Amino acid sequence: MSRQPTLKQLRYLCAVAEHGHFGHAARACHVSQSTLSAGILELESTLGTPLVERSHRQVLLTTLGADVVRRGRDILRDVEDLVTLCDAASEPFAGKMRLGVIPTVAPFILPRLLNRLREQHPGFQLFIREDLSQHLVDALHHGELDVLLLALPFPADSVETMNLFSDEFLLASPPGHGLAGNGKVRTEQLKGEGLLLLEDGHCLREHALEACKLRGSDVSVPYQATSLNTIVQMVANGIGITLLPRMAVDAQILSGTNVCVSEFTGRNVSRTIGLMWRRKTPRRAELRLLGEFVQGCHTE
Amino acid sequence: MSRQPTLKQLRYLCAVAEHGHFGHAARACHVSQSTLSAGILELESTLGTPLVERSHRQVLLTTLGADVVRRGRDILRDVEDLVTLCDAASEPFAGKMRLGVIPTVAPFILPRLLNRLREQHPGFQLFIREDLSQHLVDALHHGELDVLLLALPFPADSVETMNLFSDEFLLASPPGHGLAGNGKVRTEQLKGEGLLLLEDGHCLREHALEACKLRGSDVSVPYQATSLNTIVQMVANGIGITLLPRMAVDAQILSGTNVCVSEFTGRNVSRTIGLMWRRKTPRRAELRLLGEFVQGCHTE
DNA sequence: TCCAACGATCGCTTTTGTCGATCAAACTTA
DNA sequence: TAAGTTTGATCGACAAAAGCGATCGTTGGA
Repeated sequence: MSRQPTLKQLRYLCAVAEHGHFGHAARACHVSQSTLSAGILELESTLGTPLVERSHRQVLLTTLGADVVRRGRDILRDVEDLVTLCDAASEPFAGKMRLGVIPTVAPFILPRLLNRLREQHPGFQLFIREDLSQHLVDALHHGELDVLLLALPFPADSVETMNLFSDEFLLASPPGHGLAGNGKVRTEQLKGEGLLLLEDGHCLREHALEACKLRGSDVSVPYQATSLNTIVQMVANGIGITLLPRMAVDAQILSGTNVCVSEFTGRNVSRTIGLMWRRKTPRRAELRLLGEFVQGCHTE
Repeated sequence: MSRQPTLKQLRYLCAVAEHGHFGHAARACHVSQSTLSAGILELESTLGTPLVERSHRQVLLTTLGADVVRRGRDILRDVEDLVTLCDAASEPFAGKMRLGVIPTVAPFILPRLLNRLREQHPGFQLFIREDLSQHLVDALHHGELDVLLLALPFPADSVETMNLFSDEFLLASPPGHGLAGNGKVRTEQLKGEGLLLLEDGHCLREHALEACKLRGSDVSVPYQATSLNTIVQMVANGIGITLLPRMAVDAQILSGTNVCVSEFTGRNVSRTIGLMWRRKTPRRAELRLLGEFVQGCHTE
């Protein structure tokens, strides 16, 4: 296999095309005339064809040379673009980022988050994937995602996490229910009450159980409940009670229903929302900034 | 100004992206692992941003790194294309060529020439410009054209010419004219006959006069005759007589008219058709082949 | 006929590229 | 827990190249 032309040689050739004069082209490239001359010669040797027609009054391009210059200019511009891209991307919130979010968080924080990002960092492109925690962690490890927004803790190797805020669990019950509307509730009262939770795989299920010191046998799993909205509809229809994260209630998940909510008393009954990224990511600084940004979206 | 990335570095990066492993990528690039590693490192330094996330089980690309790979692949492909272009163009009749032709030759030889070229050298792109000899010579010197097909001799510096064939002048006269239809004619008989020729600037005018040993004062210049077809119409209408190159007559320029043609006797009354190119053109061999090709078109 | 302009070439120095060997970190295995 | 593997980074030495100033050869012009 023969040698490939180099970008430097293409730059030399384009300079010659522009100036029509080896000496001037050399000055424009900040090299000596001999260097540029040798570069052009080597390029011609590499391509196996003359590109420049040397005469003493003027330097003309071969037909083919003109074609090479045309393509060469495009190539050099593409390389410039590539450098520019990297320059722009090296500052935070300026490039692309792929974020994975769990379904029990996404609908309640993404609208505000994306709006604010668009306002404050217009150059930032955030791609979203919504999936179960385990799928997100797998994707993170495969390099398909850069960062996850999920409920912690969640077991994963070779990652770092950043706790953002605590998200309290509230009890949601139909109006006539014994636990409804009586001020604060203790978690012990939930036993035997037919608690409705999301199907297996949703971390909210495990986190809610753990926060309330319950076991799976205390829960009646509803048929194919894949979203909190479905569960709310079931509660509104008197099928049972459930635990809702405060961010869902704050995001008006109960609007249009008559479902009652009660806070828990005593212990801290909540899950923790945080970010997770690969331990070796080169964007840790930027990711921490993103974490602070999400915090700002939640508290304000 | 900072350093620019090199094609080699982009190749290394793309190989790493493909293999997900420095060692395998190095083998694919036929370099040692240390060389490839250093290349990637330098590219990252040049671009001022990490592109590859190194862990011991797998090598992942940064989001930005994936973008760079995507653009890098395009750039490398463009360079490959450029090389391919030159490879294809280095063999004769395979690239582009710009040919200038004078108006008194173009209509009579180009149809056949272009047809045969298209048949026998499908990859050959011949661009045509039709203009007066002097304009063509200027364009040749400016590098706008690669070769001219014209009547020789024509004064020009720093050029080489190649005679292709001789093109006889024939006398064209209206049916009732005294010189018409009487076999061969002598050039001396033309004096005072009101010879119609193209306007000034057409070399056919000078060549015809010279071939017949006439002077400009022997000719009545018709009003705005810019093509031989116009002249033929004037002859057909009895306005005068003219000299036509045989190639025009052979190309049926007289079809549909009642104009008579006579050959000249005695001396050689003709012009010479040939090619002209810049003395320093790098395509001389190909141009000579083109000349032979044109000869073939004319004689067969 | 000499001169000026221009690109090619030469000899030399500096820089860069490359390699093998080795290091350091992180998993794996015993 | 400790040795062993794997992997990318680093080091030292050498070779290749890139680059420069000086000079040459050619070509037009004065």
